[in-house]
Amino acid sequence: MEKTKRRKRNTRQKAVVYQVVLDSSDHPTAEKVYERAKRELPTISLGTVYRVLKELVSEGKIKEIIVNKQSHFEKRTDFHHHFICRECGKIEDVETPLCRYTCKKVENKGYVVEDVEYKFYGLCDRCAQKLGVLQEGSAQS
Amino acid sequence: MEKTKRRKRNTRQKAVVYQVVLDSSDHPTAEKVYERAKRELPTISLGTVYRVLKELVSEGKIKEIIVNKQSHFEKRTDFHHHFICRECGKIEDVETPLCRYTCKKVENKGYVVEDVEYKFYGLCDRCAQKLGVLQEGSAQS
DNA sequence: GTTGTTGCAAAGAATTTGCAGTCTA
DNA sequence: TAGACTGCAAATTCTTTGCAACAAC
Repeated sequence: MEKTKRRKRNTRQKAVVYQVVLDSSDHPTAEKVYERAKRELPTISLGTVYRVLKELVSEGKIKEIIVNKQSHFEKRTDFHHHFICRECGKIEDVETPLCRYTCKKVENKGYVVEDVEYKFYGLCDRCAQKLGVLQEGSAQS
Repeated sequence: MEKTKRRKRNTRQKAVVYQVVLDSSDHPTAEKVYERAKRELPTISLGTVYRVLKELVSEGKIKEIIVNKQSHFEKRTDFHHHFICRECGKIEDVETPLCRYTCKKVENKGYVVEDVEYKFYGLCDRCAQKLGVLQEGSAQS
């Protein structure tokens, strides 16, 4: 039933990529992680960065968040959400309680909710100001 | 300041693509819309389907939802959310009230919230049953 | 007749993968 | 030394785009 466990090896590449994510608070893309990792280990390749990032995600050591069809990575693995600025692309963490009411409703239909993801889109304070956008009745229901 | 407005033309392609989305309740991808549109208009091209879909979205006639880095389209344009089955890929609509509390919190920082998107991932009833997964404490916080 | 649209195929962007050489345990 | 891992480049996948022919209005 269980597949023979192949033991992982600790390589410089893995350590560097992981450290880069730990040191980043801006939700970098794989390409950005690659750039930063190269400063520490100039010979590392983009393919390896992709492979290591994927591995770290599946080990639960980092989290992947997809914005605009592109993967970004973050060190926080606890339950939280994101705000994405449509102008500068900045991704910011947002703390929101889980909507248990809705989850229950879904579960009552026999569904199994394994993960929940909330995304808030709009303008960050800086861009809102720059564009002179007043914050009136934003998101509609 | 304002760009000369170019008037749109009503073509068979636009009508067919729009109708396909209106007739679909399964959140089809562009490729799927293409397949269905071809039944009505065999000469239509995938590129045109992409162009028309994008136009319909920007006109607010249909909505785009991105799942697994791929665009899907739906006729519903009102505020609602989605459940995505990790097993069969089915996308299902979910009604959830907007979390005004969180929006307010974000807006108090000077941010402008323009859109909110909730996604619930897990197993649909059918797949949960097939896999024999009991619905215990699912999503964590 | 204009000029917005289409079909086609080539180009892009992000990510994955095959493979032979390399390095960890 | 076995075999997991890496660098490299080619391959994939989804989507966009340039362009000449076409067709609304």
